Amino acid sequence: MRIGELAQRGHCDVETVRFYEREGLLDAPAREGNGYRNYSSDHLAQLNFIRHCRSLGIGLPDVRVLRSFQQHPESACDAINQLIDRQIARIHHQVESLRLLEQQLHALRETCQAKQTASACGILQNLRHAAAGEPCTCHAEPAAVQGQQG
Amino acid sequence: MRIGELAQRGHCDVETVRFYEREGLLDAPAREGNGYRNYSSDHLAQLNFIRHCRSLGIGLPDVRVLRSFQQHPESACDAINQLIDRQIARIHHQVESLRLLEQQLHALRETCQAKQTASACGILQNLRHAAAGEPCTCHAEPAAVQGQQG
DNA sequence: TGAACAGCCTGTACCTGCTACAGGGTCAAG
DNA sequence: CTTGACCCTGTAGCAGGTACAGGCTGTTCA
Repeated sequence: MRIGELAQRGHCDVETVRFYEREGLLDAPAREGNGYRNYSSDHLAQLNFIRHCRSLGIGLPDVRVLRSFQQHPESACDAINQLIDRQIARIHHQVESLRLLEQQLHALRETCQAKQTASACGILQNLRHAAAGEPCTCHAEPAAVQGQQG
Repeated sequence: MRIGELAQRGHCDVETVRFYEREGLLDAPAREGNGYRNYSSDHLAQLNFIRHCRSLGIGLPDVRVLRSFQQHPESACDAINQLIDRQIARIHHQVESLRLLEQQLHALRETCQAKQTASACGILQNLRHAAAGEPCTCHAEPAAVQGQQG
């Protein structure tokens, strides 16, 4: 199959396929007489593998590592487990940070409910105060965040 | 004050300050006779404002928008609220995606508990199956994810 | 015969939000 | 007179693609 079909079946962009080839993640395919790339079903499996890893947030260097494990089936899987564990820790940390961020944004948002002028807007006031080094609603202690509304 | 002091007081890198100036987020300061940048306390407030917004995950274009609101205090704050609401929605979506991702990684991780060879490793098997279009543990339905362990 | 159009090619620039140099100037202390 | 801290401009790099420019190929329709 040609690159367009591969991309479609792999649910990604043609440019992305070429990018993966350049990055050495996807084996370079045979070429037709006119120079067009000609892919086999194995290439589709490779692409699906990459996309699946990417959908799990695994970075390209780690995808490369996992591919190399596939090519050496006799090697110990210990490193695979560690790779996934690192990934889990990373994602967990991101989730925690973003949850905190969401709380902060909600606290900030609640300081302005009505339509008014920018100068009276609690959101801008908060941001201004924070810039001046004064305490702000959004970065208050979690307990204070809860009770900030009165 | 000079750029080093400003950066230190704003808890960021000297390069970052210059970057903000290039991007038009921070007003260009006066220059000393030798060409060194000379900042006022207003610049520090500007920098703090930017850093505070950034700590809330607000992108540079939106920081620019917020700054322009500060410069036009008579304008309606409606757009500010919408900006923050969009930000909340974006972060919320990210949190949800990452939580799902974390679940998927845990499900994947539980398919391999022991040290074995890569070919027998449940994690790699899962990834291979997914690449072949077969169902995988990690992207199973949430209910199935819970009960996958037995 | 030819014109339009989809699809492919290579190569390079762009995106975010910085970070990290290279290569050079300034200024105070020892 | 040298060392070292600080500053300057300009450019390249990171991840993971995305988006062209400029050109070739191959089919279809008139």
